[in-house]
Amino acid sequence: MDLRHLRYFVAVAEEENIGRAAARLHISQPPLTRQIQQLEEELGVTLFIRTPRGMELTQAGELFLAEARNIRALVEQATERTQRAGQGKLGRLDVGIFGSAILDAIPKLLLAFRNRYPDVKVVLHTMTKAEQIEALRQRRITVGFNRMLAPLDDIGVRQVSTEGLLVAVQADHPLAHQPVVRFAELAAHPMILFPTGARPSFIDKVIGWATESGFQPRISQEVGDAVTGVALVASGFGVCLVPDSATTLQFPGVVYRALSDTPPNFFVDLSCIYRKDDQSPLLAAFMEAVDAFRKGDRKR
Amino acid sequence: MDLRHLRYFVAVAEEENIGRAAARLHISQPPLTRQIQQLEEELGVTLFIRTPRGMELTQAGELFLAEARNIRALVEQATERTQRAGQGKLGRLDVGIFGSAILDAIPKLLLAFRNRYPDVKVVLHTMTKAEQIEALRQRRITVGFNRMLAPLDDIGVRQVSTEGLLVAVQADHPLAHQPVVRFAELAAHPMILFPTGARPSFIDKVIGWATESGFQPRISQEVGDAVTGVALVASGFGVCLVPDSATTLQFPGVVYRALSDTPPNFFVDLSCIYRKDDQSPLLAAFMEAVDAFRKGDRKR
DNA sequence: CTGCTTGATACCTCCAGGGTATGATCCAGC
DNA sequence: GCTGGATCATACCCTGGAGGTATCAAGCAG
Repeated sequence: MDLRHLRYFVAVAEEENIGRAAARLHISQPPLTRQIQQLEEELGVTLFIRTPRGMELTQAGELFLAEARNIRALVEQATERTQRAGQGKLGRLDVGIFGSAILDAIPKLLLAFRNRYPDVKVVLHTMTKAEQIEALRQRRITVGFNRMLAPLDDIGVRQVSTEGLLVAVQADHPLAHQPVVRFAELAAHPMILFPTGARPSFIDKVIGWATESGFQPRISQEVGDAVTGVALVASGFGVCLVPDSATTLQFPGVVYRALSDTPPNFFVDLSCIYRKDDQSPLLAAFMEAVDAFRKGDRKR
Repeated sequence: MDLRHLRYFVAVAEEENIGRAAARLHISQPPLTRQIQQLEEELGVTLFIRTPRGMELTQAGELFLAEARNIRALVEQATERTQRAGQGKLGRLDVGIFGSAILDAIPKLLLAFRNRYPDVKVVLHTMTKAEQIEALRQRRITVGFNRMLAPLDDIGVRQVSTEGLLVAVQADHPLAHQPVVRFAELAAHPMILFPTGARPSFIDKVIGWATESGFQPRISQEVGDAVTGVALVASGFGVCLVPDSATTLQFPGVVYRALSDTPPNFFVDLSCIYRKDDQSPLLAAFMEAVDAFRKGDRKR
């Protein structure tokens, strides 16, 4: 049995007349007669009662008509859904993010993407940089977001956004009384650094900037992410360099101050990583969204 | 697209290897490669990633696999159900019955039929003889049950059972004191006759028997069916000739008495009618059940 | 009885599905 | 580093079956 048989059968059942059905199917009458006979023979069931006025469905034929219509609709639906999946418009996208990534760019980006691809289910997984690479290789995620990413043999990197840096200080801290803080002034105060875990990371960047500015930072505490860092600032552990977007964290007793006299490259990138050999249309669609977002972000 | 494509696709997806899939399908590898390519081209979607180790499903392929399996299962189910319908094992059987037909034979017969064909939905419609014939012609019912049926050009008759007759009398009626009543004795008592409606009917049969026995029955009342007749007996309207099976109606104040000295052919038939040109397997199955029932009934 | 409708049959043609042989590529193992 | 054995892809041939035309058979209306 073939989908052709179903198509022909439905046509004959609807027209109740082989000749008209054949015309509708753009074939001649005899082959259609044969196909219906074949179908009946294969099923071993009489589907039509032949009358001098046309073809009339038997009870079994009625049932088969309902089934055939259903199957044909499902086939159509299957092709349509598969095509949409093939264009990256339908499916599931697993995304690796890091602890405090939810602060700025990523929610906006994901929102824009979900707007454009409403039928793609985006699933977020919080994981470290190393876990993300592992998960990418095992195909548990399709893209990962992180900072300080370098391309690998099998892993590509695409920059998403760039952020400037601020210093978070306690509201009654001496530095809080200045509208702008010179970077070198930070040498005098204990600093909270993040993230813990795989190096090199943001920590090394901060140490590098300090060295360039001629001082050795006094490290008061290493913490997992920016959120924890700002929380410790509130508790008086010290000051903490954070990306611009951290200002969305309004901790009581914490203020953010801009920096002057900063070293070159005094900013952090947010990038996303993906498997270089991943040809999936979903990834392509997502990367397109990333690029569109970055352009919009730059202009802003 | 063809069901063949789906079959091939599922095989390749499951084996993750064209060669093995081809072997499983009992074809050689190149045509299978071609069919998969055709399918991908027709859908416009890459379903597999070709690797040196075999075929790996894309995300769209995964989705299509689920759809394809579903469709294939439905096709199988459709053929199976249609075949069962073609054998009269699945479907709907509309049956016309008359008012008091539910007394004896019909429930037993329907029970036996539903036992043997559990997936046939039997729908009962109460209608008169004339309505049944009309409904048969309009295909609203497939069989009808009634008494005193004669075959027509397009309507066939099959006898279901034969019943003897009893007389229903009030418990304090003179005749109630005898164990057996002679038929001619009924001449002295007003009689309740049924059914009203199209003639000839049971009424004419009773009048015929009375004539043969040499008396003219005194008709006290004509009613619609045996149940009403027995109810009127309880109220003292007279006596009423009823089929054996009416004894299942245990009215307070009504007793049933056997008859002696009865005329020949002193019994009533229950028959069923059907369209002579109805080739439906359901009718055939039902008629088989009727014949089986009649045999069992005779032996009893 | 005849003409018009219906579906069924006979026979032909041609394309597409299946076969064999072979190529291109990649990886494992010596 | 090369070779053998996997993988899938390509080239080409052959045959069955889907579709075509012509015609038949049967029932019904006029």
